[in-house]
Amino acid sequence: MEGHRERKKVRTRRALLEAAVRLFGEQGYEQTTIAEIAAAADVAPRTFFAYFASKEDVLFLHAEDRWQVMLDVIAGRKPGEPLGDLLSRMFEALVRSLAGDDELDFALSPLRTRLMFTEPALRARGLTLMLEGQPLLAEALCEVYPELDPVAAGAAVGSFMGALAVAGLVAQQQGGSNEDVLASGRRGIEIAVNGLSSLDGS
Amino acid sequence: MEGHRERKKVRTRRALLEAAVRLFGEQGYEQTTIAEIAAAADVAPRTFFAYFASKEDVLFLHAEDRWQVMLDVIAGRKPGEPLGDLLSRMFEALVRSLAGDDELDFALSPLRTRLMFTEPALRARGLTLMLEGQPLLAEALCEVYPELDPVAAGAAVGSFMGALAVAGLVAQQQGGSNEDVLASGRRGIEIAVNGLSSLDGS
DNA sequence: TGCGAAATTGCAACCTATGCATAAACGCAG
DNA sequence: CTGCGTTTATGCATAGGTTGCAATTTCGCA
Repeated sequence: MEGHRERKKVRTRRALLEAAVRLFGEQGYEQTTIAEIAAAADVAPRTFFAYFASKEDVLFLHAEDRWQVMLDVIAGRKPGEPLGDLLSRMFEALVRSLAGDDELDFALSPLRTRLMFTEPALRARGLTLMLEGQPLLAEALCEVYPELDPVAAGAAVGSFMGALAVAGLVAQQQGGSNEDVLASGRRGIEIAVNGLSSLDGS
Repeated sequence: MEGHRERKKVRTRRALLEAAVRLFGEQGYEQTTIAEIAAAADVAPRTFFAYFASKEDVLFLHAEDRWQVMLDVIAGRKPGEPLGDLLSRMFEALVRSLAGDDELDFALSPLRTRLMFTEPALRARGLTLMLEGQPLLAEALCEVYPELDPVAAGAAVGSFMGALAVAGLVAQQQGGSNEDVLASGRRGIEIAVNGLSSLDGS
């Protein structure tokens, strides 16, 4: 990791990232071209693709890390811990990990969230990442809950994430603050855990 | 709707659709270019965009119809019908509507499903449509279940759709047939309705 | 038959993305 | 400190999706 070479790579990556984040925030995602980002980072346009596979990738750098955080929580299931408790813990760990990033990542997160609500391309990408990670969580669940078959585990993960996402989405569409969205996500989780039938008599 | 002009438009649209479906099936989605589709339909490449906003759009023609089917079921809630029953009916109505299309649409549906599992661009588009429709369902649910607030309705819809989708996805990844995927989707629904906590003691 | 609207088309341009070859930068051994 | 091999950066060319604009054709209707 030391060596002039490695440090320069890190610096270039960061320069591209900072330039992209700044320009996306200033003038929007679609309006910002790869050429502009490269110019702002003082590299050739072609070089951008040596660091990021696509324009969208800039905003979804740490997706795998997020999944890893969740996988770790699942792997650390406490003996006899109910599924709902484990998944709630998983969500809280995810929120914590989002808040614990360094400054640049920290700036990235709200920007990404904001752009995902407005830029179709980014929403699509985010959804894809979200879907593709869920079978991994399901597999991990099967490991620690031997009584679960893969389909049931998938349903559990999907129900959990879906409730979380759409509850948050609705809250956001109603003009809620970030805290409102978060709180709504928690409510969604609760509903998924208790089951939709629990909504009937309330 | 009569008139030479209108009939020709319909015929051209259909020619483009048939050409696209055939070529997508024969040589894959990415490998098929707009130019090829237009050539097969005997129109200029530029004309393609007079009928479809994008290449992906060819495969997602009736998305709004599907949502309408589901909205209709929700609007027709039977007095006192539990939420879970209603949503299950909604799912079955959706499956029926997919099977009840004319031949071309009928050919479209399995192709779209297959391609959505292999072509990232199409998966992304399908997910976007799926997400965007869910607040509509949630809103409709609020109408017929006055005790539901918007966030709870969103959570219900998200939990339902998420469980359905991921259970089906897992089944598909395990090499299941279309019937297996469908059956797994139903199981996912059941799990969402009963709640994740119901999975603990089973 | 001829006018006006709508559809089709060709053309140019922009952007993302990729492959390939070359040049530059770098670390290391001699 | 100097040359060598490897990485890294870059330039060039190209493919393909998408849009805007203007010209042209087609069609309905008076």
